[in-house]
Amino acid sequence: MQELDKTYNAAQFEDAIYRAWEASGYFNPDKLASAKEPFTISMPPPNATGTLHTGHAMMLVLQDLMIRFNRMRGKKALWVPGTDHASIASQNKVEKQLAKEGITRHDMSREEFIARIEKYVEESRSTIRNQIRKMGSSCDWSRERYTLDEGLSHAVKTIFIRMHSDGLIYRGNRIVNWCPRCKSTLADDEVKYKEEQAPFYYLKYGPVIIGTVRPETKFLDKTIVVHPDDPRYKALIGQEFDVEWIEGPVRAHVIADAVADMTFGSGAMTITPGHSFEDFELAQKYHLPVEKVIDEDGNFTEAAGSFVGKNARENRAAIIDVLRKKGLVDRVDEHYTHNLSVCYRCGTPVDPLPSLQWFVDVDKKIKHRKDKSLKELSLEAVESGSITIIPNQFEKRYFQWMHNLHDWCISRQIAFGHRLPVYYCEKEGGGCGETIVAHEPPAHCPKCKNTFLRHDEDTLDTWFSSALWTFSTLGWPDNAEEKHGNIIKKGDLAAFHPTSVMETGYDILPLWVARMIMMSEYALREEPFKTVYLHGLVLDINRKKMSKSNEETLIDPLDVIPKYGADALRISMLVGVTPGNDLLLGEEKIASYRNFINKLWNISRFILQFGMDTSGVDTPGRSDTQKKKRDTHTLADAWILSRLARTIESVTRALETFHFAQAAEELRAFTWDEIADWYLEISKVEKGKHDILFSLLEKILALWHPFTPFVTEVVYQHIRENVHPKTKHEKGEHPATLMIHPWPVADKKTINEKAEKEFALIRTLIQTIRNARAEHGIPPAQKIQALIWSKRLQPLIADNEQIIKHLARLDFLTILTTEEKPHNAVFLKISDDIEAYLPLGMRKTEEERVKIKKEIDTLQGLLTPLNNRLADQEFHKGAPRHIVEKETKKRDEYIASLETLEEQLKKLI
RNA sequence: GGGCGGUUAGCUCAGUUGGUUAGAGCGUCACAUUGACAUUGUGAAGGUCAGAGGUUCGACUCCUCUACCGCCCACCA
Repeated sequence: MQELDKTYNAAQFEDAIYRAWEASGYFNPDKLASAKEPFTISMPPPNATGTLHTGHAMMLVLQDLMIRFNRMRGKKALWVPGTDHASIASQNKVEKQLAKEGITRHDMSREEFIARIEKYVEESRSTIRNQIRKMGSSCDWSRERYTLDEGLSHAVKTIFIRMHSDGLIYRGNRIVNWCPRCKSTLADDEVKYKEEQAPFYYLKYGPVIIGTVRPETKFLDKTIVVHPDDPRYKALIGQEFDVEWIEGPVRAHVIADAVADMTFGSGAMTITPGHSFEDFELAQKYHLPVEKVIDEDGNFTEAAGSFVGKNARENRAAIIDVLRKKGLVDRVDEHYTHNLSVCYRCGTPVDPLPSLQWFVDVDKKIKHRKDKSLKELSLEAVESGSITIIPNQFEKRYFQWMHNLHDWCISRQIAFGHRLPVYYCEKEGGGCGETIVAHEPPAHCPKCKNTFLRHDEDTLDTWFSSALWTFSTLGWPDNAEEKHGNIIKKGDLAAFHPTSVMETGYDILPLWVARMIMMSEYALREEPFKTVYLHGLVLDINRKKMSKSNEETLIDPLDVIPKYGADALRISMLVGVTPGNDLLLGEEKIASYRNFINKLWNISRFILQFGMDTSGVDTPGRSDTQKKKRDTHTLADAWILSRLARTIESVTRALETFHFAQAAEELRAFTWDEIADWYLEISKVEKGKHDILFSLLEKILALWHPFTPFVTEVVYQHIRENVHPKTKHEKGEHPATLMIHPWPVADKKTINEKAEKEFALIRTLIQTIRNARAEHGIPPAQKIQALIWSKRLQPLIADNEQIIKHLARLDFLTILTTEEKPHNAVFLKISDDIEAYLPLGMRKTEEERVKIKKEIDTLQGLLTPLNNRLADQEFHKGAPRHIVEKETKKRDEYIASLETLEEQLKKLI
């Protein structure tokens, strides 16, 4: 039999173990023959841009934990992996590459550019696949998807066409957030705000003074808005007059609306419908024309007269110069701070401008959904409890976000992505102006038969395709058809949708999670998942978001795994982490869990050494009759089996209820503090525990497997190879991989409260003696004597004498049978019925006295308030009986202890 | 401006419906090389649970206010 190395070397095993898992086929639930109930997770597809970071590692760990746990519990566990084409992000990366080569995308055709991006994305995808494997992720690679693959593209077109025909997708002229660098629209939540200090100009506009940071947008302002109740301007309302302005006089008129804030600036403002969201809404309300002053490149249009073609932002000062020369600048506040809108990708200031774009209408009533809108359906899914969000404070955030939701602008002026399935029969080409929405390019216009049709150049917002992720990956739309007003699912879609859990970062709750809910409610009339579990961000030890710019605190999973092992990284992302809270990750933490992995390894090694014993005293492979010879369990056996049952119960419950950190912590405590520190030590003196040890090992390997799949599998395979007789494999008792080993079930019969209490006494006794030894400076190698007194528990002490002697390092242990207690000994109060005496000589008498006095003081300090409480009639009236009894009992114990201590103090004099 | 959350040991965090002397990991200190493990063992020190008030027989836990910190949303011409 091969021996295990002294320390666990993760790098030596991990890749081979993963290959074996993959080869076993059990990542695919179709192979889990006996499993019935599904458990599904759609992996949030990482952007196909480069490499995985700690945030990805976090999601992989949590999801794999759930998947492995549920697979071992006999569920049909499916984890669908995939990647997202991430249109803007991918295009930006490639544009940066091009810039290095000194070219831009305009130096090549659209097709060439896309081919270039596809090449980049394909490389990234293969890198990412490998990295997902490195983490030990047990996802079903046979079902891997990509947002741009054929099936998903088909799903995207299908839902676009259906939503369009239901009137949920429309084309409209709206103000959009425009990034002049990305040359694309941005969704509301793709716009970020940055505080900026900029001059605030007060300009004379006819009879009023208006304020602005952006004078370059003001060329066409011709409407003054004042508050209807503002006494300063009442007389002006409704009037029209000529105003001297940037490019000569303009015809202005005055309207009254409550949006004007009387307390801000002069209380009067002009509006710029083409370049401000609020002004656009006002313009709609009063039917004012919307004109464009700044174009898609950030340059002035012809509306800016002599400034045409110049960059708007750069010419702000020039415009102010013009106004100043005309004496129209009243004053300038140089220290004005405001929030500048910038593109979330590139940081370029965003220009709001009017544009013809495609939108999803979130308020339109849907006939086949009982006249409810996407917004209403999405709110209902969470309100009704069909979807639970963990932690639940995020439900409030979800509601808030949903209530404020505006129509979703889904068209992007990006080359890379899902092209809109929209064709125009353009008048310029001799057509009729018809807009055709169809799967395939139509041969001719259905209306005028014109054959010259233009395919819309735009692509869809990348979140549009990922919003379909849970069901498009399972074969929608082919796997669903509508019959008599109901959706009939088949295949994977029927077997695995709605998915069980959506596990993702809280930062994309609105961007992604909310949109998946909308789309699934629309397409399948059901929720996409039952539970949303949100993890936090991974921060470095200085609470900064991990990024390549902070080299020294950056944790790269791919550096950490070869060094500490994937298992160590996995637990350090689980322990001490609660949903919705950010995780602070430093290398130290990972190292400490590497130590734990090694501990688990050595526990296994210790237990398995008996299996290698050629005399075969108690190897698990021995016959049943031989095993029966040792059937009298000691207190320690009863205790550890009781603790095992309880641990199985509570770890299982914790995992079921998403308390992952708690589950890991309890398991760690049981493994290290109870098995390793106590039971293994005891097994060195109480012989013949091999069966129990071995069965304990098998149980904890299984329990640990979802957390630390690699090390547990290595040990399991070792056992399978070397310990189990081959016949058992054939009977299927020991599956080929721990991955499909049944999850341990607690044997309730072994729960033994009495044993736990009694063992706790033995443990306290040993610890108290150890403590006293340390206080008296007795080196561990030196054995000492102890006298133990007890009135009722003498048999308990006697039964466990060997353990006590060994663990407390005693050479003599005397059990006192009389009331006669020794003088001149260190006194230790263990419990109300156990006392220990260590004859360590009289050197420390004074110290002993001080120590006992301190104990007396502590007890007195506890006793006084307790006595007061028990004397209070209100307490007896108000508190439940068991509390009163408990407190009374506690007081009696304190008093008894005090008496003993005082008696002991007298003896020292 | 609107909303959400946090403040518990040196650090990072648990603390389940109010009920033993408030816990863990890491770190710190002392001792130890005993054949599973120094990636270790044993032991110790360390907290007026942010502050004030209230409810209660009893508050880390429930309520109010204050202070500080963080986040989300909206965004002012």
